Amino acid sequence: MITPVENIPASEQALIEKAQSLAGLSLGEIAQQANITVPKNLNRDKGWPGLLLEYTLGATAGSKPEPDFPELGIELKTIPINRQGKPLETTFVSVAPLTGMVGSNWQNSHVKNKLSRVLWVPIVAERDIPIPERIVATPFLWSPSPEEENLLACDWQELTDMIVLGEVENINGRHGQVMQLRPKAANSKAKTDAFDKHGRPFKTLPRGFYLKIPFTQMLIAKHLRIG
DNA sequence: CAATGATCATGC
DNA sequence: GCATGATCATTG
Repeated sequence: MITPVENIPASEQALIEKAQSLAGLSLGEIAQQANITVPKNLNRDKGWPGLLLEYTLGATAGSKPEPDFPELGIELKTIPINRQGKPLETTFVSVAPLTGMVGSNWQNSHVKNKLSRVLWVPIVAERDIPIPERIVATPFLWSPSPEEENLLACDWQELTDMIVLGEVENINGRHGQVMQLRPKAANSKAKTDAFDKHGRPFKTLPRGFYLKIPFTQMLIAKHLRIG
């Protein structure tokens, strides 16, 4: 497995330069330099690309509830894309609290905090490309523009309102313009506390906020280098 | 064939 | 169970 090491970037500039120096490299090359074995498939190693990049860029590995680069306030996210730069998957943001949100708002939400500064590392990762041959595209640092934040805040409010009204089980992946609420659990038997529409507590599947593909696709398009 | 709902590994 | 890292795979 992948374990942390002490090559923590000293500055935002150093981090970005290090990340961009990886552009064009394959996961196999990066893994080799790190002395890490590449899995044959990701069935049982779904988080492997993320962990590899965390390790390579000097992020703090593990399950700490902090940004990947605490000193810099930057979150690292790898995102699989096709050769045209379109994301192949939605992007997990954070688990959705289903209780105790009285008084919570967009400004103090985990979602806003998580997405305040993100170092995106796109990886050309079409399914027919073997893992070691998948190529890192151009990493870029992003913070939401006012327009982007408005979209996120709107969706956060809509989904949070439904949760507060006890309608969490009526929420599906179609809700939200750019951000959706979907299961986030080990399996469908996992349960967490929530409230129904009568205000009665009950157990339900844990959910997470995910960025929809058109949204992340737009971010990548905005940062495309033409050359 | 894209998207929604389900799932996998790890640490504490 | 929850928080970290995500992708799988069935379905509409």
